[in-house]
Amino acid sequence: MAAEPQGQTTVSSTVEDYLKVVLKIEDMKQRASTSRVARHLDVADATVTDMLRKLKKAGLLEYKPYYGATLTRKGRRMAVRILRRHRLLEMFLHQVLGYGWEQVHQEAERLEHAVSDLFISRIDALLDFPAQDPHGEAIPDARGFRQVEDDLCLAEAEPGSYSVRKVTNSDPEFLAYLDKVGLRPATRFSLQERAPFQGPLKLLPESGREPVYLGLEASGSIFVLPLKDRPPAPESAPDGPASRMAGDRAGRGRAKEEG
Amino acid sequence: MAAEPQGQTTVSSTVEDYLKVVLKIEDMKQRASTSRVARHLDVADATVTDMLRKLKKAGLLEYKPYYGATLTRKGRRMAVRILRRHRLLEMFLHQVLGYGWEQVHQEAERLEHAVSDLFISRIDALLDFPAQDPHGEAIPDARGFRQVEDDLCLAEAEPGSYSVRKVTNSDPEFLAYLDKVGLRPATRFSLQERAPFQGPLKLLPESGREPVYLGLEASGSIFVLPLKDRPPAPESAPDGPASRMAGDRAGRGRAKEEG
DNA sequence: ACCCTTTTTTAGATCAGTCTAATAAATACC
DNA sequence: GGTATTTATTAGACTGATCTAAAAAAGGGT
Repeated sequence: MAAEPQGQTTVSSTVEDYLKVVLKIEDMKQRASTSRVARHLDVADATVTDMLRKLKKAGLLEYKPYYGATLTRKGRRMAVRILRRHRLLEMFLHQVLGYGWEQVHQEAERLEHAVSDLFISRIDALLDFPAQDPHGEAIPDARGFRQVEDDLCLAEAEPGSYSVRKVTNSDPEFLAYLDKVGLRPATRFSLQERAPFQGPLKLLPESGREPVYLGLEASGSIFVLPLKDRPPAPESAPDGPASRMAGDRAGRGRAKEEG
Repeated sequence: MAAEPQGQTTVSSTVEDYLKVVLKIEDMKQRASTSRVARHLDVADATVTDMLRKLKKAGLLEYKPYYGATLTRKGRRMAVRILRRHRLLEMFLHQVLGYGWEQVHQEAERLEHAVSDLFISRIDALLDFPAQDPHGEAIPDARGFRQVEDDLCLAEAEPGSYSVRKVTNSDPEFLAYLDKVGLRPATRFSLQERAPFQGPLKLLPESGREPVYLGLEASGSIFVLPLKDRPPAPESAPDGPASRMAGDRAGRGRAKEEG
């Protein structure tokens, strides 16, 4: 367990999970408090207190007792690396092994800690350097740059025409449902109305003719892009599971370095 | 940590490694003694004593103090399952991700504990249900049947014509060397002479014109099939117990169930 | 047989990651 | 602003996998 001279520190997969969660929480603009981290990882609060202290000592994050954690440059670099692995693996499982988008998360969750850098670079090339994973989430590039997308949460959207950009929820049941009603990344739909008092949203995917009703909670994990052109109706090229996202390639947003 | 009602018991990846090693030793017709297991796993003898007792308690093997371990049906089933995963993964890495045969072992060693059954069945289908891995070792089928090959160790072979059936050594240096001199599964070569007193073997691969000299130790991990046709040297075909057809490939040998 | 060497087991300790229960700090509420 | 509630931390313990050093059993040779 010698600390490497400089560069790559190697950490346990448990530590990788903690870093990943702190990054996720920071990305949601929340404070990475003990209890929040504990909830994400499904461990006891006390366990997190201990671990955060250890990670601080390892220089991977700042930790203020009774406040929470903030990734250091080094910690962030490692967290983004795992994020990249996770999302590349998801894409690989989807495109090459035919996994459904509701199946990829769980498998990637284990593989991200087990595969080598070689494996990652090989699947990256095999997939022709994808920019998004099957849920529409941006895949950080090999240098740790992340595409910053300016997208809109469906929970806050006004009635109008949109396309699905990403779905930030890994519950298989939920994803299978969205799939069934035809809401996948790049699908166009129109938000027809929002029921008052936190009521459900009524939307009409371009594919299905049936309207879909979504609770506010559910709509909170769906992010969309407003469509300027073309009013709701017309059918256009749908897209198989194994091809590029239709409406939008990266394009939007600028790249931002981490670490 | 509840024991499953029946069927699939889940064990740690450490336990999987112990079972794998015991199987390997048994396959070599050796006694799975504490020290032998310890050497394979690179842990202290005392650690193995502890673990074997634990595995006995779990019903995965028999363990007689001061003697060693023997897999039970259940333990053998699990060990063969890992073996299958390992070899399928090696083939996948080689065929799909372009790994060299000297690179596959190390990666598979980690992945075999991490991938799901779904992953395994998907790559199995993708590779069209391969019967051997990149080293020529038989891949057990999904039900745990293993092809029993009757092949001959090069260390015991008489001068004559052979084809390489498998190489049971995972040292990357060694494999890279064999690759360089053109000795891979299915390559034909002629064993020209054996130097006396445990001296090196002189062989001539069909590809290269340069003769290759191999120590006895190295030749112990190369298994071959005698070729009946084409007497390249004055020596005539000794027609050993393995009177198998030429270009090898599977098919030979009978299937034997485990567990 | 007996002693000596090798192999194996026992004893006791460590480390990472986790838990529960008890205590302490921060925050929120009239 | 003082008390109640929530959130965090400390304390103490456990599990799985490992180690080293010491004791015990097996085995070999003359």
